[in-house]
Amino acid sequence: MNIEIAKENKLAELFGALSEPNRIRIIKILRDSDHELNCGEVSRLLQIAPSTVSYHFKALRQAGLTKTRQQAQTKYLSLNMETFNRYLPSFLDSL
Amino acid sequence: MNIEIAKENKLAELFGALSEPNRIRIIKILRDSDHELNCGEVSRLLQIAPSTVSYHFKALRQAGLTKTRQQAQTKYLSLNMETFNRYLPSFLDSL
DNA sequence: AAACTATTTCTATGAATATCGAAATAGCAA
DNA sequence: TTGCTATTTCGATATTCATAGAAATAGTTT
Repeated sequence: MNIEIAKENKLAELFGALSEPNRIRIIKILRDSDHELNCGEVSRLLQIAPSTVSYHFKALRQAGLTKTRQQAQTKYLSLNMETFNRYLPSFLDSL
Repeated sequence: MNIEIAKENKLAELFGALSEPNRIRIIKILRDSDHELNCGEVSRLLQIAPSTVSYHFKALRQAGLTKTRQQAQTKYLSLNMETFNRYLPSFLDSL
């Protein structure tokens, strides 16, 4: 019954980041893949424009759900497990 | 890696319904409360207009997260545990 | 330096959201 | 039936979102 404004706002932010099917797919691919993902690969896999993928990457990153490693011009995405463990434990299993 | 369009769309819909702080609060209050909630009570608790609460109730209901029981003019909201168990197991514990 | 590759930002657009107050709907009670 | 109470719908508005193409940014390779 007691209200924790900060936590509820953070959860709402996380769910907002997860409220788009392609972003769910990105998370799922990251969970199942044996390699990191870059923008171009996701663009080809999901058949959407690179600029749209970049937009989704940004949304996931800003919410704290993913991390980025840069190698040359390419940016590789991976899951930020701290966030999942802290706010959405066991969510990845139910995907 | 294999894509399940229907499931991902459903999850995105559920997360959309949970992407608003006041709706998270409604779910949380329902989880912790010993009684069902109606529109007026939530309006007073969260300090938002009854019409806005009604809008949020509808969003939660349409996503399948809650159920409604009507008694006279009053509609009582409760959690739809089937949906939580099926798509978001253990989510309520992490709230 | 010039050409190439990968990503991001910008611009534009159409769709969806959150909000409130007012009006409508519907049941209850005197 | 008239008034009271609870909720929903409607109308209006301001904001945010998802999308793509074009332009900009930045690293690579020759």
